[in-house]
This record gives sequence, structure tokens and C-alpha cells, in this order.
Amino acid sequence: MKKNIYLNIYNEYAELIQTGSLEPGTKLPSESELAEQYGTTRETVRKALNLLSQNGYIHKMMGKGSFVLDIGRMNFPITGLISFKEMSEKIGRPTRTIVEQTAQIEAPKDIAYFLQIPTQAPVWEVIRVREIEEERVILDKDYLLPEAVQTMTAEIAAESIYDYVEQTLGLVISYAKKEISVEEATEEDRRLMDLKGLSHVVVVRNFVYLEDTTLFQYTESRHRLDKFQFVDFARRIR
Amino acid sequence: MKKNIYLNIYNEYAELIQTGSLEPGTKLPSESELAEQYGTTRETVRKALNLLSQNGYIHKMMGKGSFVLDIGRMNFPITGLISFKEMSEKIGRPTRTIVEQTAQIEAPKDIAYFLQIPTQAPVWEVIRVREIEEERVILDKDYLLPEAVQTMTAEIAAESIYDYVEQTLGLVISYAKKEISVEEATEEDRRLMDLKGLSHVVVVRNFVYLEDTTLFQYTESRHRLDKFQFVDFARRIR
DNA sequence: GAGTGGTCTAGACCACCCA
DNA sequence: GGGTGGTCTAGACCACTCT
Repeated sequence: MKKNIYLNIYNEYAELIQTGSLEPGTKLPSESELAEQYGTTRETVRKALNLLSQNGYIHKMMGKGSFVLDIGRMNFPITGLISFKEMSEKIGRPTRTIVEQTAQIEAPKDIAYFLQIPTQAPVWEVIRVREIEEERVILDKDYLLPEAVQTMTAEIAAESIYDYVEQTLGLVISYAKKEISVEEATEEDRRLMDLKGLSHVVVVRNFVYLEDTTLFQYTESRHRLDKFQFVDFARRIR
Repeated sequence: MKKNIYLNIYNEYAELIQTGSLEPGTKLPSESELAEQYGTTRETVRKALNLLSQNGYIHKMMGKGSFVLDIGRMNFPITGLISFKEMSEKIGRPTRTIVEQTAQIEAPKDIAYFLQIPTQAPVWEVIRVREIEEERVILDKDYLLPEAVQTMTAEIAAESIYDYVEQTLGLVISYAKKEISVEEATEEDRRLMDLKGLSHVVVVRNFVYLEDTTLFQYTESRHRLDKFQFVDFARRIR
């Protein structure tokens, strides 16, 4: 158990802060104290504290110490890399997933472009409607490369594609790029979602990459305007 | 010049990648090589590489090396902490700022709540309309605490509040929390922006904190739907 | 086995903050 | 001046990848 001391420290404090056991404003032990407590050195402690700082849990002040922020607790929806399943577990409201489509199709032009493959190359298309509190407010359209994912079923899609890809297939999702914009609702949007007459939808385009930097999934998450929220924590680089 | 070797390395490579001098897929020198090149040690080089990785410039692969990504170049609008002035310089399209209001007012209930001050406490209210390619597409409403910012004029608002606060007043902006949602357009939105009949606007609420963790500014940036875009880079924590 | 990145150690010096 | 965080050094061992 000598490995990843810094991750242990990070996880322990992230937990303490997220559950509210450590109130905002609380001063953390100094780096030297923490080093002694965990039987390690300052550099290792600093790795943990920097992670906490980047993720909005604490703030470090020169000459003063590290302090708990009241921001890290509000972690939610679409920030970072998180699946709908993980999200719905966090927000704790009744959700349901309806799988509309799970099939291998010939990539249409726009999808081929996004995935950087030839038009009409085979791709998995998974279309899912997400219901929150009995309203169909999100339409998720996933496109996956058959080279990386040989099998895809409605059962898998009903659960979590992330879980399947990471746990069953053993692929490692590494990073993603997300683009958020607002676009006119399509006929498909109107058919599959409860749009309540709203003319536009929020479109979140997600490009997911594996550890070997290959792009393997493109996801288009279409949200009803009034049910969309995104929160971001930013730290000034200096 | 012994200070911040790792920032020098970071900046040099960020520049090389952003300008395209290093093409996507290029392998960087190994950490040991870089350490030798810069006359430093591996830990210091690793700080630089981790920064590059977090910001989407490179990807590190165990046992293989570090490789240039083609994502870091697309840096744009609202990600991170960046002012409209910095942004407009990046996108290189003709922009103009129209200052509608610069005055000290008594905080209305919602603003007081956001800034965590008593209702009717004095705050600076700055209202600016942003024109991009001769269309009024963004309405920025800024509220600043008089304790931190004693003076505010239309001239300052026409330039950059960030520059004024950081360079003239010497305050250090440290981090911010951003919330993005879509809301119905108000009468004020319709009056000040060219909404083209669109019924909703994208609202970006920005809570800006100083280095001593005091909240000193609340900004509401209201965007016309079709001109809004947000890009995010996310890395899976493991 | 050679090369790579991931983690860690045990020091060091500095700039900053506060009493 | 004592405590704090910021940076850096010169090593070490490990896990992984490639050939």
C-alpha cells in the first residue's frame, strides 16, 4: 500500500469537504504537518493539495495556509467527464433512460466528419432519451467506432456505455472535448422530446478520446433549454 | 533568472504548439532529455508537462512519451478566466463595447443574494452591450463591491474592468465559478440587444473571487442564443 | 534490456505573512 | 523571526512499452 499516497490524501480531503465535515473557511494543516501525519514528504502532500485546489475544493494562500472553499461541493451535471448514470446518481431525482436505437449504420456526412472517418464507414448509432421527473428533456445520440467497440446492445445502452467500455472492454477513456451551443430544434428533437413548444435546444457535442489518443466516440447531447445547466470552476493561470 | 523554470518550459511549448510549429502527433523529447536541455531536473520538467497536459496541449503515455494534441490550439471564448477584451483580441472579429450604465446603486434583492451582501447595500452597476460584427449580441451586467473598487467610470468600463482591477488597483483575481443556463429574455434584453425575435437568452453567471477568497464581483453575461458557444477540455481523473 | 513516464524522498533556499 | 507555501535538486525504485 505504498502507492499513490497523494491520491489517498486527495480522496480523503475531497470526501471530507464534499460531505461538509470540513466547513468552508476551515484551515487545513500545513504542508509539513500533513507530510508528517501521512508519513511522507512535502512534495507528495503538495501534489494532493494542488489537485484539491484545481478542482475547487481548497484555496492556497502564500504565507497563510490552505483553506476550504464552499464551491467544491456543488459538483454536478455536465462538468468534466461524467456519464448520465453517474450524474443521475448525484442529483438524486427520478430518472429513466429510453433506448430508441442501437444499430450499426453507415456514417452520414456530418458524423463522419466529426469522427474523422470516411462517409458511409460503419459506426454504432445509439439514440437514448433521458427522462427526468417524467419529462423527456435530453436526447443523447452516441456514435462509436466498431474498431474499438465490437458489440453494442440495447441492454448495454440502457445501463451505461461508459461502464461497459471501461469495465467490460477494458478501454481507457482519457480526455474529451466539449462544445456547447444552442441550435434550432430538429423534427427528431420534437418527436422524441417533450419540447413544450420551445424552438431551440442546447447542443453539447462531446469528442471522447482513448488513452492512445484515438477518437472513439462522438456524442451529441441535446437538452431542452429550460432544463439545461452547466457549471464550471476556473482558476487564473499565473 | 532562476525562477519558474517550469513556467518557462510550459510557455515555450504552449507557444510552439499553438502556432503549429509542433504538429499534432509529434513526440516531445523525453523528460530526462528536457531536464538536461534546460539544465534542471525531471521533477521540474514534469511540472511543465503536467500543465501542458491539463490544458490540452499534450498527452502523456506511459512507457512511450509525450505527444502533441491538436486540441490545445482551439482556445477560445468563455473557457477559463478571460475578459471580453482578451477574447475579442483572440477571435479577431470587429467588436465594439457600448457602455449603458456606470453607477453606484442600492443592490436589488437578487444581486444582493448573489454577492452575499444585505439588500440595498451599495454596489457598482456596470451595464455594457457588446457588438460583434455590428450586431448587439451580448449584454454584460457587472456588479462590483465598493469596498474593493472605490472608483468606476464609463471610461474604465469601455476598456477592461479586469485590466483596471488587476493593473491599476493591484487586486489579484484568483478564481471564478461560472454557471450557464438558458432563460427567457427580459424586456431589458430586448431593448438593448438585437434579439431578432428569439425568446430566450443564454445566461452566464460569473462569481469572481480575489486571492483572499473574498467574492468581489458578480457578472451576468447574457448572450443571444445563436451567437453563443462554449468549449471545454476535460481530463479523466485517475 | 533499454527507454519511458509515475511516484517518492530528504533535503535546500526563497518570498510572503503575521505577530 | 517563525510559520507558511513556492520552487528546485539529485537521487531512487517502480510499471509500462517496445523490440
